[in-house]
Amino acid sequence: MIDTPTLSAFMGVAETGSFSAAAERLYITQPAISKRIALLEQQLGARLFDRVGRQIQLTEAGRSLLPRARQVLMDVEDMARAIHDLSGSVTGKLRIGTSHHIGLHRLPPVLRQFSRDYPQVELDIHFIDSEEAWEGVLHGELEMGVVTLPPQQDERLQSDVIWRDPLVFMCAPEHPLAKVDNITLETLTGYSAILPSPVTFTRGIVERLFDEHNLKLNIAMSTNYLETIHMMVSIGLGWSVLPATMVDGSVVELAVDVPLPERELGVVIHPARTRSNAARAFLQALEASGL
Amino acid sequence: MIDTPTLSAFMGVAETGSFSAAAERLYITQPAISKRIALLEQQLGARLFDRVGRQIQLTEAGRSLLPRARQVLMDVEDMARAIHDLSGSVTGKLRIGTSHHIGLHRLPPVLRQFSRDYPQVELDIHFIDSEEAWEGVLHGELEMGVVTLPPQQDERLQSDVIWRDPLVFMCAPEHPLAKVDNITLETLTGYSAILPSPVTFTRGIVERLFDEHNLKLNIAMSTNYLETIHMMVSIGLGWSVLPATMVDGSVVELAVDVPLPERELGVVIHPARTRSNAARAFLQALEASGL
DNA sequence: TTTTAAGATAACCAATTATTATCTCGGAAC
DNA sequence: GTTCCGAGATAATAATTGGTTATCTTAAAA
Repeated sequence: MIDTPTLSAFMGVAETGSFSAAAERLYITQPAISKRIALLEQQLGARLFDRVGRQIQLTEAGRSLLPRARQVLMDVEDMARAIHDLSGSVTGKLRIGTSHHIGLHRLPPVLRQFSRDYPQVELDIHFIDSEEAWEGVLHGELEMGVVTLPPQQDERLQSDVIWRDPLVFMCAPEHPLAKVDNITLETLTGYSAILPSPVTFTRGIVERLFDEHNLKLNIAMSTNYLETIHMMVSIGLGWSVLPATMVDGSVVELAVDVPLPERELGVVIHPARTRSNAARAFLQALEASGL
Repeated sequence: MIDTPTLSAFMGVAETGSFSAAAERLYITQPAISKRIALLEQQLGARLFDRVGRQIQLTEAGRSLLPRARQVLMDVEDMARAIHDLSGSVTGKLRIGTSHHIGLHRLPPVLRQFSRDYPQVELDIHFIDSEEAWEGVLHGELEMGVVTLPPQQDERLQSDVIWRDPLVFMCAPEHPLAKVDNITLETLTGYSAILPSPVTFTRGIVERLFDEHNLKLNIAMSTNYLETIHMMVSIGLGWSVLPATMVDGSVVELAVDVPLPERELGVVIHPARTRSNAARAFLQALEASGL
């Protein structure tokens, strides 16, 4: 295979019109040039220069090689520069996995800012549950996950807390519980609960809380889409535990005598993978939004 | 300056997805690949592969290097061939992809003539299916493909019809269908068919025909080697659709009341690449044979 | 003719590149 | 969990390539 130093040598000779001058230009000796040209002529099976007396001239083959060689060398240089320049530019595709809830309530300002700052980045957002996001990041299908962080984390991945998400007990204003002051966990077991599905971390938090008090939850139904739960709570189908940010006119917070732990929302990345510039920029945007 | 063996190593790793596999492909050892990649990463100032666990993945930089590297290598090859062929001599290696059927029934006279006229050309004929041939020509592994042309063709490649290949329904002389006059498509659905595998264009032609009449084929087996189908038909295992040229003493053509479309057999080349003298000569031989 | 300068050639040396052998570590199997 | 296996990294060594010095050849200039 013809390699680039050989092409450089050829270019040098062709442009200076002399082996010695080319040698000087390339900071090597004249015999080295001679050898390279001889090699190239052998590889191509064609004479490239006519050595007439003490001057040389390109042959037909040499003339037709010249622009091609120049092009190849330029392409190689461009290539190196392009990759080098990648280090500064924020472009390409950024594949993120997130939950519906975060996508709906936390990400919009970040996304708005980010896509304004870096319009070149193609955002590819997948709405999936935390488990899937975790797997996706682990296997490299997703560059990052923006999800509810589990209490104890997988060693193989790196996660950072971006938002704290206080949880509260809530029900509809017309629900019987809404009239009760100083509710205990035991009181709650008397009413149907609507909770996220068992695989979610939020569900785990609630279950652990009741387990610690040796109480059994009375679960009416579960789904892992918090918006749906909120809707069902608001029409009075039961009580639930949801992020405090979801308390609005249609649901009321319950004054339960036991504090609920907070959920942590954050970002998951693979520590061993090199992050794209887009990912780095997005991480910064996230950090900024969390403050 | 980045040189070509280094780019080859990178391409090998990127395409095989493994350092060891690339080493095997390039006939060098795995540490040599490791070193070349390490060197390239250092020269470019960017990590090209993420080594995570026992699998590797292209980074963003690697992804953007890949097409450029491929282009450079192809240009270098083209360059060498172009200069080499300037001499007008028809020599070197000619890599062709073709199907078993064409290789067996259409190419022999062309090949006989060609290798007598240009004994210096080393013919490297690969028997593969049309899909593979298409890919091979696209990626530059094959200089041309001599294959069944698809109904609608890839824009990136150029193809020319060399032979028209009328298809006919056929079965063994002792098969029940052989005694029937004026067969309808519906009659055929009552007997087992032996057809090329679903990916082939010929299969597509037959399936479309039956679909248009809302009939369901009764397929006994499929293989994409037409000789095998012919053999199975000749021993009475079912009817089939094969090139008319394959009708001989052991099978008879069926008088079906619906005409079959023709297949087009021809040559596929890459329009952007310079053809070697050998390729040009072979194309001429093909054109001559088609008349 | 003699001189000069440019490229070719040969012998030798240095630097690069590949190889063998070994190590490390993650994933799969038990 | 523990062991085993396979893929890539690393280190030491061997081979090859490419470069240098010295010298030769030859055509043009003096």
